[in-house]
Amino acid sequence: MPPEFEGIRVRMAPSPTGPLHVGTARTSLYNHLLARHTGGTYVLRIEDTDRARSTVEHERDIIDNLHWLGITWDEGPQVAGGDDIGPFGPYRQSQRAELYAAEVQRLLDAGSAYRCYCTPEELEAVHLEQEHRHEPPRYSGRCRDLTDVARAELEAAGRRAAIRFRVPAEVVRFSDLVRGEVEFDNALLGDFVIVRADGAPLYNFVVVVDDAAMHISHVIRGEDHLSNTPKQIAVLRALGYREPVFGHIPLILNPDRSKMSKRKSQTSITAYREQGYLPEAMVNFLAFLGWSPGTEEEVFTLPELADRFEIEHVHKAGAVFDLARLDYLNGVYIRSLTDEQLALRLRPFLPAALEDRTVLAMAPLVKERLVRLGDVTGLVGFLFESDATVATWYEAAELHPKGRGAQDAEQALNRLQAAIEPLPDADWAADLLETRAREVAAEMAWKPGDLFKPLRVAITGRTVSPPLFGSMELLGRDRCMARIDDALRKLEAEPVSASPATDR
RNA sequence: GCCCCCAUCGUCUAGAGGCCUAGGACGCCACCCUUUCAAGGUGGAGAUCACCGGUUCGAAUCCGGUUGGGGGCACCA
Repeated sequence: MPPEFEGIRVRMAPSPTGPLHVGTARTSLYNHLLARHTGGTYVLRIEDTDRARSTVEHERDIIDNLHWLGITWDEGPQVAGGDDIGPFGPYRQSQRAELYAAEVQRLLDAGSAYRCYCTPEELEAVHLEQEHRHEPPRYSGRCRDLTDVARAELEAAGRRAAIRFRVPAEVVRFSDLVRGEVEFDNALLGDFVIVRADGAPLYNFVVVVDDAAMHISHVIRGEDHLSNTPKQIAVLRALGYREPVFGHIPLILNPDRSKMSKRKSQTSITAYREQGYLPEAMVNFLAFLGWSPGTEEEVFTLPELADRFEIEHVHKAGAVFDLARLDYLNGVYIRSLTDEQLALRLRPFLPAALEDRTVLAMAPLVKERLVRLGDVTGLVGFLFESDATVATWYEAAELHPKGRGAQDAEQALNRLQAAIEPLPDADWAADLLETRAREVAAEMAWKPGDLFKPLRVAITGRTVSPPLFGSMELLGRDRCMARIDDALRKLEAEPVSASPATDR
């Protein structure tokens, strides 16, 4: 089947040596967008050749989070343990050993690869020497042209061989989708190892074999792979494969403009997910790290992105991961949710004991105040914490109305209490409560805000809260009255010396 | 050290030779709205387009160099 009849085939090749990384997610997203935009095929391949560092937990995390982001693929490993999906499986490198062995043999037979008996210690010594002489660190070529006799001796001595690729000394040029014409002089490269002495095939070899076997037409990956490309082109030529189109997208950066790392930034998608970032916001944000539609629009759903995405419009320079901007976008997406949708998304962040109807009722109160879903507990903690706990959240002085003292606070609470206490449960609603409270304010000739403050602190335990009367409606009559009593008691216990000016 | 890549407000970016006295967004500041906080509205500060030299009637846009930054140089991926 000639590749030209298959359309664009792209792949994502995560390595399960850690949880899904922000950079991997973005690369994955760009590949997905390219496939969807062009009606091509998207392949997921798990690069688990590093058996020491790969774990099933990480693979699980990667796949779960890709799903969470809404990134779908057409071919890939079967997650639930059944068969792989697609005609070019298996899609885990750990299951493709046979192919690798066959291709290594072809390279060996053609003289494009050879056995190397140098030990890691010997190699290390050479590198040190090269460093001293300010020479580029590369393989010396000691085993490059071993005679059969020499080889036999080394093997008799019990030496295990790694297999090195014989790099042709030539200039390699390719046209990069985002960077244009790029050229490297492979004469500067040393012969690199493609199969370790323990028999494990290595990255720069297996990617090439798999990309060819899976008919990958476009290799879109991070810029950190740019310098691997000439090596891979050399291997692919030796194997007689068709050359894919390469595209190296810019890196995502730490605030100091170095490559985004765990050390300096939050890099795992799971961590953002757990804080309550929406996948829609994350996808939108990630897409704009290195790309823009060329217009001033900036809020896009995944299908809209796929519709607009052009790989040619991807930037060359790296982009700093700006958390403030992610926060903003997350707020935009949260506000665009209906109350029902928001309640559903909030559910996992709230105590199970909280009733669904309460969660739904609180949605409009918190919607425009949430940056992350996880912030909800800080906003409505007063609803599910006990009256006693809430009372510990504030000092008596915080009950004082602006510019006033304890006596005023007490008076305010007493009058408010008298005004709302007679309300039956059936009338315990935000609008009525507000009407009563405003009447009290008018009677006392206070600004409403000054009067509401002690009440807010008494009810929610904080000086900053969701809308007061809606909060009271949610809390219910009995608990509100109890909390006003608690506040009054706190005022009584307060040392008289407390100054009215301390409440700012 | 060697190789490669990159360079527009603090950040993400628009910009494909004249539409640019460089536009938008985030962030920041002020004001308005307002029961707090948000959200929203209005306005503002913020970039001699890294620098130097070409090409051109004309350059943020093209070319060269410099500087700065980044990435890569494994029996990791």
